Amino acid sequence: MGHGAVTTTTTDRVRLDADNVAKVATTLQALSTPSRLLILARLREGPLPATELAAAVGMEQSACSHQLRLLRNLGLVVGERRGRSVVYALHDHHVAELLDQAVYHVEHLRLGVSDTSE
Amino acid sequence: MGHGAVTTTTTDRVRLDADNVAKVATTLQALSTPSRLLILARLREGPLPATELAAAVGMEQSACSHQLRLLRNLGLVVGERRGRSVVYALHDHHVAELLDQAVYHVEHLRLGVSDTSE
DNA sequence: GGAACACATGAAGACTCGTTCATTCGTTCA
DNA sequence: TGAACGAATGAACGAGTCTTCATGTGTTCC
Repeated sequence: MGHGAVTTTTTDRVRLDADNVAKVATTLQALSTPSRLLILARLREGPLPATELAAAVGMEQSACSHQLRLLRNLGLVVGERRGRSVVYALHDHHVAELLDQAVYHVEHLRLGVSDTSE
Repeated sequence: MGHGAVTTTTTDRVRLDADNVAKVATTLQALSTPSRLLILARLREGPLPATELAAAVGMEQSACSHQLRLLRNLGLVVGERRGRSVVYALHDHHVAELLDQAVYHVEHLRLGVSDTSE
């Protein structure tokens, strides 16, 4: 599919057009909930069957399966059938790095979040 | 303040504990919507008064202000009063890099998902 | 075949979120 | 002071999300 116009600004840093912004937002939304974040963080340490994964992150099987389907549809994780189990894993290193970078920068953002004036 | 269970070990891999997972999720949630993503992307190119910012991203003044407050409470942006205007800007380079990394990896993620006819 | 296990799916509920509308607060200038 | 501009706030509605419950699909072993 043709991406078409990509704004060539003075700097080639962030290229967020109306086309990309929805995609980026949708993908980042997959990392914006504790349950999915824990799932991805666990899978980052290595592949795991769905049941063990659910137990590892402290979720019910059904709830975990729902989130797994969401992550699968976004292309973040893949599931391969091994007997009666389905072993899940991160799709590629980009997912792992996206996780790392996000966690790293967020951790270093711990500044003045405490703003009691609301 | 320092309730830091966040310990980067010898490896460069950042771990997700139960403590910081909520914080990471909350912060990433600020990047998971097109409106806020556009706001941050615009601010990344330089500071901007609230009204101009709202116009630049095609939002109403009120809606933009609401999101601005959210981003401010998270420590992602700062607003400084200049006369009758309030000039907004990214808080620091970590926000900019978080944006860059997120966009970069997300862009490279979707490439492997669609079929080979690209 | 039937039972047991592993996972997926659908529906319903409570909950959160983002926007709009109307109003208020703060600042500048005549 | 009063008018005009810029920005923030609160309430409320519609929409989306995550979980739980119950059920369905697929696989292995007896």
